[in-house]
Amino acid sequence: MINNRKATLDWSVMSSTIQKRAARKTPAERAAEIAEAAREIALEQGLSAITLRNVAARVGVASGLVAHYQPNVEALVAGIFATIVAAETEEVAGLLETQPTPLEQLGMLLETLMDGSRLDVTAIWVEAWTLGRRNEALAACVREQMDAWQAVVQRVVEAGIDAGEFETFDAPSVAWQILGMVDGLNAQALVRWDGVSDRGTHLARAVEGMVGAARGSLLPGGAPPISPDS
Amino acid sequence: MINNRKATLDWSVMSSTIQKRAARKTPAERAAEIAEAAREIALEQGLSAITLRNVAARVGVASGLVAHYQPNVEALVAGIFATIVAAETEEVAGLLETQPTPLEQLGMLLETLMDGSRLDVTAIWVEAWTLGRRNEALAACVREQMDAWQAVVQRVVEAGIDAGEFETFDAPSVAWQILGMVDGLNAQALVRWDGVSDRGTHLARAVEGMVGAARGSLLPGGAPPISPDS
DNA sequence: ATTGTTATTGATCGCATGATCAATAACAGG
DNA sequence: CCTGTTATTGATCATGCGATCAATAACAAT
Repeated sequence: MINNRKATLDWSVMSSTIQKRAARKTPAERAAEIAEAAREIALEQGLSAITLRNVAARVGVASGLVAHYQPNVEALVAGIFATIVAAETEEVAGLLETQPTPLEQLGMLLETLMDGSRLDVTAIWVEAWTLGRRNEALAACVREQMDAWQAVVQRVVEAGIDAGEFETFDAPSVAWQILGMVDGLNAQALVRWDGVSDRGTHLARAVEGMVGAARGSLLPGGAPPISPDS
Repeated sequence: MINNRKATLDWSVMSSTIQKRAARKTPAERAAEIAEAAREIALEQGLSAITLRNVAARVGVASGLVAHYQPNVEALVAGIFATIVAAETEEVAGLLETQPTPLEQLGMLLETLMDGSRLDVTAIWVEAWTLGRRNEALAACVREQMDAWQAVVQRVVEAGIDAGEFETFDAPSVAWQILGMVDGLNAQALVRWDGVSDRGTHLARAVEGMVGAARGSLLPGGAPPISPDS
């Protein structure tokens, strides 16, 4: 317990790559840095890798500082989840506006969500479903973001009904159903992306059946699933 | 470091509800006890609640003993996952043999899987998908059990094709697809079980579209989704 | 130059985890 | 009644976590 003084280093001689102390920044700036670091960690290693020490290390800062900018880690995790997922929702919703008809919008929705380019976000969703059991703030964010997604899909379905392209009542339920299917298939792809050919095509057939659209009207590029002419 | 002898209690006087030492048992017996305790913990609190001390406490045993019966905790978790999920697969597969035709088998499959009575197992699945990222043994079990499930579904689909009830090629992909849809919808119900009415019915319509069965041929009890005569 | 504010540090606490292992005691076979 | 086997204990180690807070130092205002 005696003589635990630290060895003193002459920092003025050290190379410029090592900083003794992080530069002092605006709270807004620092908060943004921390959020960005946490976002990257979540996408690369999962939400549970968001740790005071982990985030601090990536920012290049003491762990206490990260804690200083958040009430607690649970809130940080919940916030980062919302950031990541909301960005995806808005991005895809924007993409849909590109398409003229609801039919083509729904087709693009399925195509975009199933192209495998967003598996990192899928992993976040799956982890959030589990973590939400013990992180109430996160659970609330999950429900909120699910609702946002459902609203986007429901809008497309309703537009299709109005346009006479779809034949179904209960657009809300159909929207939930489509989302659930997409999530499940993507979660599956997380573990096992082989074994299923034409993921998008099969899903399109399923959605057509549910939505009351004609066979092959979604994803016209895909081959009809009946004849074995692969 | 001196005089750390424990206070000695006269256990012969203590009430019978407190045992000084767990009864000595056969390795097979003890291993079974440990497995059962771990299974219960997993179903009640999740796979990540499977802990040396947690399991030991439930069995009424020292934590070291649990460790003694397993190479490491990762293996225990993987094994318990396989136990739980395999039991469900076999149970449902047995149920299907009750039904005479593939159409009715598929209907019962959807009905059984979507009745909400297996949400605890669904939670295990979802957690395993995430935990598999850092537990290679668990990841292997997950893939194995997914294959087992897919084989069950594929068998039904192929039987339906042979019987002329279904019109689709590529039974393996369709089986994967059905599984993914069911998993996704159940995972959704884990967080949010409201908002969707007729989960089973909508799913049935979707599967009909994918499998090429006539509208309403699956789940004949359900109302057709077109006319708003709810 | 002096002062006040506050961003930042780094050490520390309490807790939980998996793993390890010498010591103990229950039981079986002689 | 002994003796060897081994199921079982309980303490210990190293690690990582969130949280807390006095001390420090950088900056702005005076």
